[in-house]
Amino acid sequence: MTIPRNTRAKERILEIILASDRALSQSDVFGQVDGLCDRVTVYRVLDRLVSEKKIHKIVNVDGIINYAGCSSCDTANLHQHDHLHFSCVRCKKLSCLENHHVNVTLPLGYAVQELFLTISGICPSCG
Amino acid sequence: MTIPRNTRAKERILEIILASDRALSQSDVFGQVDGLCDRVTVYRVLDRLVSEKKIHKIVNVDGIINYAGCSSCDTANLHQHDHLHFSCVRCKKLSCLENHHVNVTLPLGYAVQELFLTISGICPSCG
DNA sequence: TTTATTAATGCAACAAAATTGCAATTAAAA
DNA sequence: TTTTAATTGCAATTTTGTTGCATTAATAAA
Repeated sequence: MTIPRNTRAKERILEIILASDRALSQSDVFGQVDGLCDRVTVYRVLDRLVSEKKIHKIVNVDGIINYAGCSSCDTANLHQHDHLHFSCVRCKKLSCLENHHVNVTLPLGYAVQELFLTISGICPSCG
Repeated sequence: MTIPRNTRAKERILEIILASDRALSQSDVFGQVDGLCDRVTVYRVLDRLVSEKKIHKIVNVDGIINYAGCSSCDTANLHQHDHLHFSCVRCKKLSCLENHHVNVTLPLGYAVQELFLTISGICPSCG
């Protein structure tokens, strides 16, 4: 167990993610840090922010991992991810639909751990 | 618009996927073609089979894209994917829960194209 | 404030995953 | 059988992600 530190890179990366209206990939984030830190550092900081539950991962429909700070998560200490995500095929925006939770009931014998729910299509801005 | 052809590689790869009880990644498939064709050909054939709607893509929780031919799809000419997928964290099996369809209603303005619904956890065989 | 501890970083090297161009091959129509 | 162009193999390249290690710097303790 290590004691986390607040570094310039970490603060900036969290800022970038929280300021964005969409989920960002590692390369999106790296494009925005503007030379503040190395590519590798972005990977490591993102991992750390996830394990500190400041942000969460969303796997997009193309398999690329994106990161977002949900408003429902960062205010409360509760960290919930059982909401839908929407991936626009036109503008490529990946966003959280935090009000849209999904109730799933599985057959007997399945133990649920995490939900990955993403819908692709055309978002309101592009439609 | 190109006219598709049936090649040995394509037939074999479709066979492999249909014979499997779980969704397979590109490298899973390549491991099974046993030198019949090149690695690159596997990528291209998988893409073609998807666009011909013979198989469908499932993004696993780790971001790795898997391919499966659902029994509900390959018999009918209707190609539906609005069912759940289950990804076992123990045996790594990714399977279709074809009887478990999900009804999602999105806010006005969203046009749904595809659903990517995967739940991770422990499957009955491992639980 | 200064010092000590160790978390975090940069860099280079590596590994894995996926894509592209192009000449050669081959399925299928004519 | 001949012709057409879809498909393939191979090499090269790009993209994505990881690892080791010496250096830097955040934070607690003196």
